[in-house]
Amino acid sequence: MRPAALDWSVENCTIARAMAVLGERWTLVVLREVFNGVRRFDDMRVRTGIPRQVLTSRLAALVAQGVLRRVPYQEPGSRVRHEYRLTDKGLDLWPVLVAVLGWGDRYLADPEGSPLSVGHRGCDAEVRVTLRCAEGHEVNRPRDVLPRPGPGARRRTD
Amino acid sequence: MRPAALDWSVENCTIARAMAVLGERWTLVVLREVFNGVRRFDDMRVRTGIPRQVLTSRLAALVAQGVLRRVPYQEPGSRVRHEYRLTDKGLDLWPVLVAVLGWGDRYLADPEGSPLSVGHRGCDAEVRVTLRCAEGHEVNRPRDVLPRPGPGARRRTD
DNA sequence: GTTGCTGAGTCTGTCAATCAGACCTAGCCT
DNA sequence: AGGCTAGGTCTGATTGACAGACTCAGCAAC
Repeated sequence: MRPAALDWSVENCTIARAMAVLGERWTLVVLREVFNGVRRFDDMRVRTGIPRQVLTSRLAALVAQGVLRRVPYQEPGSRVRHEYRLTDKGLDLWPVLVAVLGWGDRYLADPEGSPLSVGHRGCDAEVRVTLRCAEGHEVNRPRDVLPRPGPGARRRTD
Repeated sequence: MRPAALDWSVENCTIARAMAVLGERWTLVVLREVFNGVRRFDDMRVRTGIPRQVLTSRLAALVAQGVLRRVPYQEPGSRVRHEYRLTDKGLDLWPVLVAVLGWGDRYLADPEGSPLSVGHRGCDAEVRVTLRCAEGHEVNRPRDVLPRPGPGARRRTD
């Protein structure tokens, strides 16, 4: 029983391309910090425990990718420094982060529960990731999710 | 202006724990394959281009984490071999994968679009990740998503 | 002028992981 | 016996992560 997917190329796969940006232990941890309002180098470093060199390298990569931008700030009595803020491209990673949080909460949390919650501005209710289809149905079971070739799909040539 | 998050520990953070499992370039690519029905070692290897040793190591880690399980199969004329199937824990990573796909499609796809689409069983409409709150509102803007300490949150001690 | 401070890096040496390429194993077949 | 093939393992080179130390550059105070 040969899976249909084998006939299709993964050369232009956007998951693989996204994971080339995100697929590393610390990147989403850095983004968690920025989403939480922690935007300065040393605050991030102390909070996350990431070695300086790795943090420098990650931040530079995220800036180069257009996920973060550097914004000058100056405390009284200090020189100009830079903090890191999300671009629109970066902000659009919220669903990824909430999805990872949901999975982590379900399978990896301590008995007292998650240390991080995400609320909805205005009503304050807990925000979660859901899967919905264009017809408006809520998709609750993984078995109702069916992968298929998309508009950019190409046949395999190897 | 000091972010409130600085007062809270990240020691038991479930995002960081999830990324300790997932936060590596190839893991989600492997999961993409399994979600697409490609479950055998050599098929995955050829499709993804992952070196054998890395693929072996990744698969073993995912089995150890309870995300995948090894299931024996036997083609006529061959010995028993194993393929890799998702556990419930693994199936629950669909929202993560669809979220990553959505971001990748938006920012990293070629002009002709995504090579992978996700349909809803029954109605066939495109499936997407959305953010919803417990009150039933759809949360469309990143600015309406507010992080806050969760039930397991602990004060910082350092 | 000097000295001290501190956030944000850079440097060095060690260790670990990735990678390419080659080799090995184990049931099946002839 | 040899051949096949899926699923590994091995070796050596390369690259990245990491710990710890060091550097730099504006500000302040003296």
